[in-house]
Amino acid sequence: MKTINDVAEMAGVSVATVSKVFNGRKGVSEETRQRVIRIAEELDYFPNHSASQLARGITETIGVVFSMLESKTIQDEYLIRIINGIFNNAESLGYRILVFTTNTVERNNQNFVQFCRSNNLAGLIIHGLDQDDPQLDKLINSEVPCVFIDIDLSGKKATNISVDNVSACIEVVNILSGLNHHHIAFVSGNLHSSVALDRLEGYKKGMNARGLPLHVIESDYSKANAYMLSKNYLLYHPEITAFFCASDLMAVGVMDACMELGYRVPEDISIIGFDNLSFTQHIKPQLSTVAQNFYEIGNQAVNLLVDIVKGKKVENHNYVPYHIEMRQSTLRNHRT
Amino acid sequence: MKTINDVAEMAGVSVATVSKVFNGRKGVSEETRQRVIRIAEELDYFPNHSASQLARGITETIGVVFSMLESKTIQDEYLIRIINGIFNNAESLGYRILVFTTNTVERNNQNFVQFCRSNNLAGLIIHGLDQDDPQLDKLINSEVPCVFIDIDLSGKKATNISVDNVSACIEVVNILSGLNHHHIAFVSGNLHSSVALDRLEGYKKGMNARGLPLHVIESDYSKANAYMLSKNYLLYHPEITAFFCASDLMAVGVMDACMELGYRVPEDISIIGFDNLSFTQHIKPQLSTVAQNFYEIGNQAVNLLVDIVKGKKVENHNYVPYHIEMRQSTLRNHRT
DNA sequence: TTGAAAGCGATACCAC
DNA sequence: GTGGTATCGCTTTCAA
Repeated sequence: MKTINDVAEMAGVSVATVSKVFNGRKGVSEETRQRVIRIAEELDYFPNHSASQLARGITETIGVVFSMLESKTIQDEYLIRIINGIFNNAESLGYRILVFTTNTVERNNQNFVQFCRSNNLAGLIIHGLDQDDPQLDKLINSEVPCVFIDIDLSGKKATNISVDNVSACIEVVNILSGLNHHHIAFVSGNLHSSVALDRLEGYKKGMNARGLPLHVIESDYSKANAYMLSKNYLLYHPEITAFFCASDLMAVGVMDACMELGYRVPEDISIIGFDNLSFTQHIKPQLSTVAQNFYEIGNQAVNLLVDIVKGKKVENHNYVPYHIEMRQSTLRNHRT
Repeated sequence: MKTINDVAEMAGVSVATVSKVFNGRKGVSEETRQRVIRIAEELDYFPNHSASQLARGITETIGVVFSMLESKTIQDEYLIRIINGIFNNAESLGYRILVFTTNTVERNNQNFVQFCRSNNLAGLIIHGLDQDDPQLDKLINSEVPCVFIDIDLSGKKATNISVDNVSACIEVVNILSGLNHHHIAFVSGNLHSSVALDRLEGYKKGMNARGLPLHVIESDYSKANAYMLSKNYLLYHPEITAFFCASDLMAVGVMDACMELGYRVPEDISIIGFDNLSFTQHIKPQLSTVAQNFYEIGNQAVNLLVDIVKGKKVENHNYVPYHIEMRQSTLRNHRT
């Protein structure tokens, strides 16, 4: 394992010069530059990351905290798509990615702030924690740059990013309403997260704006509960002609429920989900859904974080575009 | 930002002592231990990771290389499940996870070996690279500990882990054959990876062992191609009563093809997939499939890597259990 | 049990 | 342009 000293010695220059070369600093003649580079190559030398990090005090490592990773049964593809977005952008900006869960932090009896410092992180991207997690309080009041994904929190060095859930849901209601649906039921996720709340709010706003009656079914993102609750609701509310579900998974449950009660989808009942997970294209009928651009969320999260790190001012809320993917599970309503 | 010096000073001891306390070394009186800990807490001190890494030369960071992350369109949930497994185990063993793609390495004009060194990595877990990637050659002959997932490579400090694809496929054939299927077609993935090759081999072995005729359809893991190729094959080979697909996604394509040709699944034709992605439970009929335990693969990969790091001898091939999930897409054959 | 001091490898200021 | 050197924060050896 060669060090900067070896290179300096071999090249007949000082370590200072070698350092300059490797950091693209000027003040080195082209001739010595070339020589240093050649020698370094010969010696198979590469700078030691820890050392340089220590020396300059700053760092180009981003910590990514995904609370979901604690569970042993993640199945959600969207996480990998967010990571994918984070990763690609971070890489092109020259940042490295260190992955954590809240466990990592807690097991060291640290809080996020301490953790960040002791790991020399430039900042944090956080996903999946509850809005009211006490951990987050200290964080948003600290000097640690951080970006929340799908968590409605911000602070002087903290901001958040997500799809504009409210708008998306209003738009869905409008579309459904435009398809002559008046009794549109909304199947919500569990209402602990801002995301679930926002979607419900969007639905309500949309319905109210059109003077349509509210049908809210409070579920919990699970297929099983969406199935049961919607089935039950439908039994007592045969006037429902459309279900708008806060997740694709629940939409499948609802679809099962409808079919089991003898309704045809989409002829009798329309269904629309949220997320556009890839399986929505594999089921029959193919599910209409709100397409979140998870990749873009991850991608932008990095941009925001880097902006914060560099002292730029960023918005308190940041939205990534969505689009509504109309597929086979929605149709114009003909019931009266 | 407090340092070890601040703590030492405040506690009236030397930095050496503080260091010992924080590293659980003995040779410190219980009294001073307590005092140091108390002071550290008061000062909100936590050791600087870079510094300690530099000082001791070694590291407890594992590099995870997922070539897939380069693409912008990952949708596969299995990746996150592998990461999940890696992550949870790494965390409980006190390792950190740094994520990379081959891009990261190349953009620095480095090879894996250099990269590992300059980042002070304990070792590498690698997934998704082609068997014959020239990068890997240097790696398996180096001193860098590494574990390959689904790549059939090993070396003095390198090993691999996967499901036993050959056995799994033989077993599937046996099951299908036991259900009175004799004309079983196999839809392969593209045959560049050892995984695809192994699955094909298992199919062939299984069929040969029972004296059954081979029906191989060489596809590429995509739904579209599986659909087209199987449809075409079925047109000319109406004797086929079962399709065994090397991935769940292809199985969906095949299912579409069958239905479009007027066959019922599973009454006329049985279909079985591979991977047990979660959507297989949402389609109708629910897809029978070989369930890979992705979480366990990631989990074991870490165990293996740590064993290698610690100098323990490990097997050249390591297998994680699979099981065959029989659902609605398979049935006993009654055609003659 | 404690601590002085020599690193670990790289950076950056400042003098030449 | 070049290089000497203090410094970053921590570990570890060895003497006291």
